Amino acid sequence: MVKKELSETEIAESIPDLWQPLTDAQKDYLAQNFTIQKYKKNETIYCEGETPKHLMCLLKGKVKIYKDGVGGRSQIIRVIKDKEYFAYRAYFANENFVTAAAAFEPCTICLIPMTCIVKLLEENAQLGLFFIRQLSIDLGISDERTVSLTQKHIRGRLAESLLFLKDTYGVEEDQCTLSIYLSREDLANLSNMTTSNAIRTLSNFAAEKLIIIDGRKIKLIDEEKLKKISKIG
Amino acid sequence: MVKKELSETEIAESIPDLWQPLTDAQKDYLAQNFTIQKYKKNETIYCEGETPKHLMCLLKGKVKIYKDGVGGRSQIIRVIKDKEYFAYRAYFANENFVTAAAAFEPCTICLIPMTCIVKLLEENAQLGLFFIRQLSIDLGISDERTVSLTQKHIRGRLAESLLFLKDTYGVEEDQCTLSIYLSREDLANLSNMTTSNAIRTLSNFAAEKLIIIDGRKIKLIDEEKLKKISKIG
DNA sequence: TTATCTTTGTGCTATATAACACGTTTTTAT
DNA sequence: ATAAAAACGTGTTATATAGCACAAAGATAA
Repeated sequence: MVKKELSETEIAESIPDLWQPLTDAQKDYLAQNFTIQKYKKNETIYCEGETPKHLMCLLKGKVKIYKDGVGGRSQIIRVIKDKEYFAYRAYFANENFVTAAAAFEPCTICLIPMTCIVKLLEENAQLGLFFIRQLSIDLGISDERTVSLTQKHIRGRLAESLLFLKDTYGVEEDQCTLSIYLSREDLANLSNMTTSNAIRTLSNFAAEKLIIIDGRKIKLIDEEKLKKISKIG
Repeated sequence: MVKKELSETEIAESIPDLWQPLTDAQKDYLAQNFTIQKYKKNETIYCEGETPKHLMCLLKGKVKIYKDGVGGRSQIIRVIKDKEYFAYRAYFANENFVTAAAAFEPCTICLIPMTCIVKLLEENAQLGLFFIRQLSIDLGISDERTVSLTQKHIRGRLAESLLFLKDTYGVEEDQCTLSIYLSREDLANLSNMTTSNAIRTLSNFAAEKLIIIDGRKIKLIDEEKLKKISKIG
């Protein structure tokens, strides 16, 4: 565990959503319980079944939250981008983790003990509203996702994933190359399909000039068409 | 809109989770904003796309939350039993409803304006923790469900639904007849399959003596076996 | 009661997608 | 630099499940 001393200003900039509603005393308290940890590419951050202990905020990097299902098939449930909070749901629900988390790329994460968060929550209603909002948004996404993954066809699911990756992690300077370079397997696990089918469907999209593939680099060329494919099924 | 005057004691018994953390002044305030509404069997409670205005608490009856997907296929996202709260997520997320709700059977529902709930939340941190807990539990369920519905096979999904219905709505005096009588179509929509396949698989379960079917009445005979089927896939 | 509509049940066919096998390319490690 | 291991790509086959058609039973309405 790498522990790094940050000034309060640096902390404030790292976790504005959490910081902003706090009183000065609460800020001090939080600063004292704030630690930083780094993870290597592909490193596991937490596993299914573990007991949650910390709220995490991704300061830098990209993280996947996933679940290993029947027959070794893994399903990516959601992805985290920088400045996003995660790992707190299970603690609030008084459960062990039902998902696992791993780093897509090298990550810097800040950890705050959940006991500390709960203490702050008990005395700061605005902070509570932040978590309520966040959980509500995530629950809506999860519900939508359930229907997408079960009802859309392969092409629709993959198109949706590509658009989702653009929305989440953005694009490079050319405005169309996805900023995240995923393996075909991860792309498949995100879209609920086998790796072969992810590869095949990706090739089809390329043949149809909807995207350009260069290894793991994916350029979205015809976003309108992709949206249509995602929507129809 | 049927409005019914209830004493504070009656209200307190109807919505204990919400009531209990409040101060006396807050209780008064809530009581003044508390209305009751009845819905007939199969009546729609809210539709996808509508703007959420009220927190709802199901006092009596059974409710389904569902989503109409591609090609008229409906997916039941979750079900509500009495004393459960619903319809608040979208408001907190500042969205319109992404799901719809309808009554499985005649329902009595209490409505509280969300503006009123937010006001209480701003001054009562304990109430915030209640919603955080509830949303956290629901998000975990939704994530689990995504994987079940996408990865399990038909038999596994149906077995899971039957066990889930027992858990949620319970059984009659004989300890094995499900207390909820669903149409084959609703059962299919809950389990992500076509109506024909729900009928067929249900018949198979009956032939294997795992359940006994008598119209819409379903008796769970071999729960252990059903659990195994649900787990394996 | 009769007629109409909905739900249930069953068989057959079509098809989307998984599963497998195998070769090639790229990455990682020694 | 070389070997070993992942990741990628493609063709073929197998199969779970959807889709459809139609009959029977039950519910609802006139």
